[in-house]
Amino acid sequence: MAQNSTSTSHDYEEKLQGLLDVAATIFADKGYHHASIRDLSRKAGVSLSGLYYYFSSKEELLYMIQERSLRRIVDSLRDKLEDLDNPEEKLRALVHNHVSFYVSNMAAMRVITQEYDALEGEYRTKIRERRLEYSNLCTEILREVRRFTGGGDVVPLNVATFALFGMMNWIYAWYRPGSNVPTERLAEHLYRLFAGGFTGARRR
Amino acid sequence: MAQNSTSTSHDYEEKLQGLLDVAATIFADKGYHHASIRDLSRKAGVSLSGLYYYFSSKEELLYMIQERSLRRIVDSLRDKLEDLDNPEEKLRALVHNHVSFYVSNMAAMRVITQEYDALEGEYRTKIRERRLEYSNLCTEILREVRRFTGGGDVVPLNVATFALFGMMNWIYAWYRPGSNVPTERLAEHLYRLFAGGFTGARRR
DNA sequence: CGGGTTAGGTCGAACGCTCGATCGGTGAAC
DNA sequence: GTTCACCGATCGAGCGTTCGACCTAACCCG
Repeated sequence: MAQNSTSTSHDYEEKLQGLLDVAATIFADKGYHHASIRDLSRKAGVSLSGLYYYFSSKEELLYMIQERSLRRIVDSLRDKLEDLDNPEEKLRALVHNHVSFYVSNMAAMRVITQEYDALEGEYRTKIRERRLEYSNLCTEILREVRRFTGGGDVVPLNVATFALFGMMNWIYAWYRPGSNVPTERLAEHLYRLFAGGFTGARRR
Repeated sequence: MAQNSTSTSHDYEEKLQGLLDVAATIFADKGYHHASIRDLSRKAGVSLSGLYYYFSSKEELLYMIQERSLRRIVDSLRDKLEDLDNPEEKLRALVHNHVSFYVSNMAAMRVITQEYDALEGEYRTKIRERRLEYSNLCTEILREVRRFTGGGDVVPLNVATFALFGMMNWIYAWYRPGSNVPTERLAEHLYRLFAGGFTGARRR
C-alpha cells in the first residue's frame, strides 16, 4: 500500500514529486488521454507496476499534479497580498504571481488549464473548489480596484475575472521562456493591458 | 472511394458536414484522443465502417473540422472589414465576429483551441498557416489602431494579439449561451476591456 | 423495352495493437 | 520477520482501420 501523507518519509515525498514533474511534462506534451503510464515508466526509469506504489490510478496522478500546483500558486499569492494595501498593487501582484508561476511551471499549469475535464467525480469536485477559491480571490481584488478607482460598472466582475485568466492562461500557446520578452516584462504588459481596460472602461 | 470536392454532390456534402458537426461535439466533450470513432458511429447512426466512406482517418476528420471553421471565421471577418475604415471600428468588428462565431460554434471552436497539437505532419502545417493568417490579420489591425490613436509603444503588438485571443478563447471554460450576459454584450465587454488597455497603456 | 454492368453508399466481422490495472513474488533494511 | 520498495508477466477491454460483401439506382446496348 502506498503511504498516506502523515507518515510520508522525506525520500518518498521527493521521489513522488519527481514522478509528478515527469508526468506533468508528458501530459502537457501529449495530452492526458494520449499519454500512457508506460511513457512515464520509461521516462522515469521505473517499472510499470512499480509506479503503482506511488499512486493508485492514472487519474489520481492527474489530480495530484493539479492539486499541488493550485495550492502553491494560491499560497504564494496570499503571501504576497499580506504586505499590500493598495488595490491596484494587489491586482498587479496577482498578475505577476500568476505569470511568473505559470512560466516556471509551464507543464503543470498547462495540465491545469487543459485537463480539468479529464477529472471525474470527487477529484473533479475538489479541483473545482480550488479553482473557485482562486477565481473568487481575483474577483474580490477586482471589486476593491473598482471601488478604489471609482471606475464605471460597465463590465461585470465575473466577465472581467475570466477575461484576465484567459489572457494569462493563453501563455502556453505562444510564449517560450528565453524569448526576447522576459517573463517579468510579459507580466507587466499583461497587467497594464488589463488594468488599463478595466479601470478605464466607461459607458459611451 | 470518397468523392473529391469538385464532383461533390449536394447530399454527400450535407451528410459530411453533419458528421463533422457531431464529431466536433464529441471531440469537444471528451477530447480528441479519448473520443472514439465508435462514439461517432453510435451518435450519428452510421456503422463504424460506413464512416470511412466520408473520411480516410480519424486525424483527417479532426483536420476537416478545424479547417472549415477557421476558413469560415476568417472569411466572415474579411467580409465585415470591407465596409470599415476606422481602425477602432475594425478592431471592434474583429472581436464581435470572433465572439459571436465562437458562441454559435462552441464545439468546433473548442476543438480548434484545444486540439491543434493533436494534428501532425501536413495537416498541422496547413492549420498552422490558417491560424497565422488570422493572427496576422489581427496584428495588422492593432498596428493601425496604434497609429490612429497615437498610443504609446509599451506593449508589443504580438503580445497584445495573443492577449486578445486569450481573452476570447477562454470563453469555452466559463461562458454558457443563454446566461444573463447575452453574446452581443459579452463581445462588447471584451472589446472595451481590451481596447481600453491597448489604447490607454502609457509608460509611467 | 429489357437484361447486364457500373457506381454510390452501407454494413458485419475481424485483425493487430496498446492501454490501465492486477497479482504474486523478491530482496534489502530495520 | 515484518515492512518498504520494486518488478515481470499477464489480463481483459477498447482502439483505428481494413476487407469482402451487399443493396439499390442509374446507365448502356441490343
